[in-house]
Amino acid sequence: MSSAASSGGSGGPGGPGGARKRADKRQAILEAAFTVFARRGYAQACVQEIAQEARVAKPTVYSHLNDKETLFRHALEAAADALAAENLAAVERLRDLAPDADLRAALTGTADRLLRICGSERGRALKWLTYAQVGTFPDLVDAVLERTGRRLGTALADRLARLSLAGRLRPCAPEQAAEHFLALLTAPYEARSALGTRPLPATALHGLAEAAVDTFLLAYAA
Amino acid sequence: MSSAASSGGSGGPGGPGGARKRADKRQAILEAAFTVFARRGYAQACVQEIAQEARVAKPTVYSHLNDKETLFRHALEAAADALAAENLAAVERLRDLAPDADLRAALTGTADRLLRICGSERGRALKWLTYAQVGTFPDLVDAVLERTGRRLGTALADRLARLSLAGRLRPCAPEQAAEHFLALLTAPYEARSALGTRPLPATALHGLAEAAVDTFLLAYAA
DNA sequence: AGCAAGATGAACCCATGGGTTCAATAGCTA
DNA sequence: TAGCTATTGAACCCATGGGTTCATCTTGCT
Repeated sequence: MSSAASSGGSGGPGGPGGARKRADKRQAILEAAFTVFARRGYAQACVQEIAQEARVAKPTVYSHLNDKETLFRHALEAAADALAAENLAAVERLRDLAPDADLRAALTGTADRLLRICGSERGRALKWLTYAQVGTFPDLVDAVLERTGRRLGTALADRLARLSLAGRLRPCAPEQAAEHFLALLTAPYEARSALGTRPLPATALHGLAEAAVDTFLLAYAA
Repeated sequence: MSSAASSGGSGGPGGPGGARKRADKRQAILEAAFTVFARRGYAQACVQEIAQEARVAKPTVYSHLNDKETLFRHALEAAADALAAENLAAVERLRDLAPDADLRAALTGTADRLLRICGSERGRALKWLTYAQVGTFPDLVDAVLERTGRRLGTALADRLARLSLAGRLRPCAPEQAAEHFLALLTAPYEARSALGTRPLPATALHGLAEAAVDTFLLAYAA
């Protein structure tokens, strides 16, 4: 199940099998890199271990990604893309809300999902790794934040603008409302979970989501 | 030339001068350690550079602190203590607020100070270093968070409880109010400043403080 | 003056790990 | 079958840096 049997039908017509397998390896290497970086941190992670994790030889790693730093950047950006997709999906649930639907319940549902993503294995690892290298690769912080932070903020602002226009929220600056919604949600989570080091039970997460929505609605409800 | 003239009045009566100088060196080492760790990160910082920064020989460093990890822990805890003192001072300004004083102005003043501390050289460095080692030294995260996070939260909760009792805020759970106040303040700062990598002008900081207080008062004013 | 405790710098030992080289091999294409 | 390309494993080079040792000062105390 490692890599040989992965591409399904062997030598499917229409595409060069060699290139396909090569792309698969690159993918495996990036995933393995993220796993190992998450486990050890940037400096402590050795390329050898990444190669093992990807079931690949060390020179193969260097043939795909030039050096450790490139490996790190690509691995983190890929992880950020995956997280961003999950975040956006959670926010999109606020689209097409029926006029008589329960706004509080909808917001709480979205909040709950965002919190779960934030506390997921990948979410925590990405945050740690990004913060950790903020001094050495400041531009990487920007790339990751663009994907996970800014995109999420504007998508949520879009939804809140519609809700405001529909009279379900008071007139407000949607960017700021989104910023405050996310703040009320994530900052208490960071504090309670000790930056993600201490796992919170699902009930605690739900409590945080409800508290955030409560306060948000006190400030922003119509 | 370096250390001989450091202790000010030479041989002040009442204390053993030797021990005093030794304590001074320890202090210098810890400060230098924080400076260098902040500059390079934990793994990239070498003890040699810390020794140079402290104007001390490498074996002297090891004679005071057993190894690099101990050095790191003590340096960070000292920095956290210093930050905690500043934070508490900012919150204490809410004590003894005159019954007819401008609550919004008082909260904004405190918010402004907290934001400045959070964005200070020391504040940013401490946050980066703590986050960076969250995987390797999880208990250190706890020690730092206890000093900067928890203490600040309860101190602010104390003040808000009094304000609530005095009828200036609506009845509420003070811990949660404090949590939300700090969330509205710091999370937007983190987002806007890209985790502290991009400096915000004082006017932007003030704007964040005012926005946070606005929303907070919408939800928590009497 | 003479002693004890630090402090010093330089050299040293050694583990880790990034990055490369190379000969051997597996797998696909023609 | 011939040939090309990607892969492999193992050994290798070399820089970095944690931690120690030691002989030599410096300094304060008596």
